Amino acid sequence: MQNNLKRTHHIQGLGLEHAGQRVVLNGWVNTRRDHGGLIFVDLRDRSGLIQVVFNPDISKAAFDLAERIRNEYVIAIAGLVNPRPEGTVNPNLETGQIEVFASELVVLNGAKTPPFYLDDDVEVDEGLRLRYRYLDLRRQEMKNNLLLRHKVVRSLRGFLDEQGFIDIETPILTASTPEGARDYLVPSRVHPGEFYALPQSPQLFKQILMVAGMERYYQVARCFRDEDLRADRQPEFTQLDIEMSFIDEDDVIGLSEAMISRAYKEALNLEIATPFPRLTYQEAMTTYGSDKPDNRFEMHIQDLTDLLQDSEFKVFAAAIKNKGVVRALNAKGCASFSRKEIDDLSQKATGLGAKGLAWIQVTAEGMKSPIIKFLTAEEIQAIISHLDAEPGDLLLFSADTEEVVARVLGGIRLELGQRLNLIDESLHSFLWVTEFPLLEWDEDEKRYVAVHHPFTSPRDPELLELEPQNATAMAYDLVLNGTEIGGGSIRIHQHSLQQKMFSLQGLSPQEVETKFGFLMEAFEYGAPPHGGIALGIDRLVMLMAGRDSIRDVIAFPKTQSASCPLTQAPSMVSEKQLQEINIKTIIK
RNA sequence: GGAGCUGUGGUGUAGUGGUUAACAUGUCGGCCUGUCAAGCCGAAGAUCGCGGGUUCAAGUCCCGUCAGCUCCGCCA
Repeated sequence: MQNNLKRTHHIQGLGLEHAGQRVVLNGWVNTRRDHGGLIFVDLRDRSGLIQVVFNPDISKAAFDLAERIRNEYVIAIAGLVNPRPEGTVNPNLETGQIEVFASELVVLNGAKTPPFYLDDDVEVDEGLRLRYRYLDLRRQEMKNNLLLRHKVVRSLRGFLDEQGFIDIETPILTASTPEGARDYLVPSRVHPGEFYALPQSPQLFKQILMVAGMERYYQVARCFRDEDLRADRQPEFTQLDIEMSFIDEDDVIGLSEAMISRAYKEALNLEIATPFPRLTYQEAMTTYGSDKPDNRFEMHIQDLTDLLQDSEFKVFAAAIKNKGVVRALNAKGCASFSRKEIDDLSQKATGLGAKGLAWIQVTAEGMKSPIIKFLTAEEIQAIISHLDAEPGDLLLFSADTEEVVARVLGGIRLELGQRLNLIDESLHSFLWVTEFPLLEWDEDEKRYVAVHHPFTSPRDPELLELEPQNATAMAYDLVLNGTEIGGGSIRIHQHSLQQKMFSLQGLSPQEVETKFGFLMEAFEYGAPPHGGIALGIDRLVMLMAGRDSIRDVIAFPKTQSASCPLTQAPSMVSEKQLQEINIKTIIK
């Protein structure tokens, strides 16, 4: 260091017990209050804030220099810790009992005035924050988010280490696979015209590691998917990737629960009760209209199909006749909704694919509804009793295919939950969704596609043979507050079953050989039964931090158009670079 | 690919088609020895994202475009 003011203490932890000690502190000028004859500087380092007093009676030189320092200057100070005079203690500051009387000051570096406030609650434009991310990250809130992330990952690693998992790295430059998301491609210089792909997940490698006899693997793995962004989706994101041999679903679920509750304890000092509730996919879709239910509030969807079997009301009758369902929500206390509020809900329903949204306002004077005249007294009575409807309630109906009804009422339910403030934001509500369907028919491509991924084991291989559309998977998703934060499965480890799955999904033996030949071959050399899970670290930490975007828990995230305002990535490269990798661009 | 919202001094906002674009904060200068979002006095700072159009007149209305955000599609 170019001066003799080598740091002796970090700010956090300084207190009355240090009174009388000489300390040397390094950090940034958080704020400066110049009283003319006396200057206060709140000095900030990573750990915290402390008040430094510049008094000409203590050091004229330091005082004179302090008149010229500005916010975000990097300084070193030396001085004695003093208890603050009576009446000047600042209870809002961890170090508010004390202050440092500066006898020496060295300016280590000046700083331009930051383009936005660093210590305010003011909502600054996010583009600006990302462009000056190094300033944004100086803000306490962002610093806390990154610290929390560190604590969570440290806890997860510690737990897995104790449980006998080993951390193994897998390639970032790998082969493109046919299924799944769009790949990020990397041209090969050595092999003109050929490309690596960045991994969408280490899925195949971790299965190969099981064949290799590693038994318990984990990795904090970066994953890449070239799809459009959302508040909870970035083109590169971090997964805690786990794979285990000789285990079943309950083993993976139990391990995950223990691991997560410990992370909450170690990072947030919160107790999370285990085991987490489990819902089958079928239950989740029927009750919540979602495969990632937010169970922080009730308002369950109720099925009325049986009650309305013989209804004369065309909308209901037609849906039931077409093997669809009629289901409803009871929006408690919403009978007072204005026509416009109900119209808004209808519009939302239409947007979700509904043909309309039927409703009944239950009032002390009776039912108000455009559909009431189509229903018999018995039907109305049955609906009322099934939905526990009381005066003041608003009943909302959807009649269509099971899929549409689930999506519509699931969406309306979430909308109402937010609008009516039914969600306790302090909760961390976990649940498992199990027994996912294995396959889904893709009408466009006229073939089955894997709901989870093509390596997921069916619960019942015989059913897969007979009725593939009804086969369920040994797959499980972990949901936190209505957000999917993880998912996994027991994998297929037999060559023949894997071959069967591929062929159901329309892959020819040649394609399987080209794309997954190495996996298929590995399965012929003693593959143990295995399975695992991947947790979305960004989403988990986001929810733990109470944020609503994963950008707030990623040091250098990308914007919605997948660019980085700090580095300007992506950017043009030189003609020479392109030539070396045999690439010619066709734009511009 | 589509829908919506936003864009005004450095920052956050206000701004009926009509005078010199307002307020707060920050910045700069002056005063000030107990403040902690210090205070008081003063000053500078905006061609209202960009390009067209309508109009006697556009920050305001229309069209396009760019950027940011939210959502749908997409994300095995």
